Amino acid sequence: MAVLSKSEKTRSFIIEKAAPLFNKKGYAGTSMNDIMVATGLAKGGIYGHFQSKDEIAAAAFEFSLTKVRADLLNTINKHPSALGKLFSILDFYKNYTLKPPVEGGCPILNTAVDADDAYPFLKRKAKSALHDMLNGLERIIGLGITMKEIKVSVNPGKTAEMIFAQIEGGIMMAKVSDDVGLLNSVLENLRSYIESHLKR
Amino acid sequence: MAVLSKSEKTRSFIIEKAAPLFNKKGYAGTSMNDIMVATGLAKGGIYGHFQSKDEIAAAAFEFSLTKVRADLLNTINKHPSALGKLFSILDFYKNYTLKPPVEGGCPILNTAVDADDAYPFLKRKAKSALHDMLNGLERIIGLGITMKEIKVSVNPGKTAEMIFAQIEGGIMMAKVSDDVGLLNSVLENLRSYIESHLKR
DNA sequence: TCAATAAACGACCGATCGGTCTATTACATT
DNA sequence: AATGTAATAGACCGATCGGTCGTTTATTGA
Repeated sequence: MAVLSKSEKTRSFIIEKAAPLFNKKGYAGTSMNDIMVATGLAKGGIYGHFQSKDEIAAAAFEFSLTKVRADLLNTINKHPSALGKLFSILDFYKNYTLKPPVEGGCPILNTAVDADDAYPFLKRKAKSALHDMLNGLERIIGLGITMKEIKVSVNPGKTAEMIFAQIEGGIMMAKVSDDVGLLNSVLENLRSYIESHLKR
Repeated sequence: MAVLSKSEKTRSFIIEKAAPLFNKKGYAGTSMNDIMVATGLAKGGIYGHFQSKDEIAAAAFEFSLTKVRADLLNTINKHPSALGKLFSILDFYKNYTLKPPVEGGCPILNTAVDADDAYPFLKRKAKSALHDMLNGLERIIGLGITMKEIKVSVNPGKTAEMIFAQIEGGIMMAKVSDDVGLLNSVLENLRSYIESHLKR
């Protein structure tokens, strides 16, 4: 068990409270006052742990990303087979918008859209997170081919892009429509696609 | 030719200049000063045509949407067959992030993500635009079934959702990565999916 | 040409923005 | 319990926020 100093605990606490704010309202839409209210701390108590709003936003994104990834990996790792892993990913995102690991939805999607024309330091992080995600998916599909679960004719990279694009698009549609059915329907479609076109 | 009063012309001019700002930087990230600079007008000159920033943002979204839709419909309408229409949609989005009809990318995607947790009046518009889009796609696929170009086993609604989710996810990935190849690769994949699984 | 009207300017408003700094409080160590 | 240090409070800063309004400048019609 890591022993955290009071300062480290407070810092983590601030990040934890700020993360859903940035994920919901974006960088420009989240004010220091919002963070003060969410944490119950005064300005000095926050700026004692961070140099700037940028630093908080960056840490908040990392926090959100880590949380989502941990939950996702936890699900994936329960399944040894590649197809099992793929289906567990679809399961993970089922009803995602109703109770996401971090309020506001997918931090990659949100940050990508929020930051890509205005906040390079966040855009870089979102880009890197996206590519980690795509690489992870690609490796699972590659594993499936190696393990003879998936057809050799399948292109792991392109298929990973296809799957992730569809999931993120589904999340966006479900959120803006307040209709998780739009996401679930996309996931169902993906499931049968995997079943009938990837599976060997 | 519609005769526009000076006032109407100025109003349109402001919307036209504000649209790419909101599409790139979002609602909170776009200030009245940004709009003043972009239009060359002073504050009073702008507020003479709009009651509030909200009203400008709403008009800007409508403008962006209309522009994208007009370009898209123009492309679609050149093709009488359903499959021709579908392929022309993929063509339309090819290299989309390099030169979108309105700077900043897809207004539906951007507004959906920007507005869904904070600006209900924009969220409603994005939701409605999304459903128009999905309905349009669905009708094209339905037409393809009627015209015996597309398999009767295809579900038009679900397929429309699948296609649009993939396109929007592809746009997000391409933008945040500064790599239009990510979008094009998704579109290529969609093309061969249509070719081999929708086509009768 | 000149008055009537429409449009645009820009100083100004109170509120809020991100950020600083000193005084105070809480905590740890002996 | 006393003392040194770490952490927090909150008043304050200049800049910027969205928005107002009296004044000035263009435009229009007679």
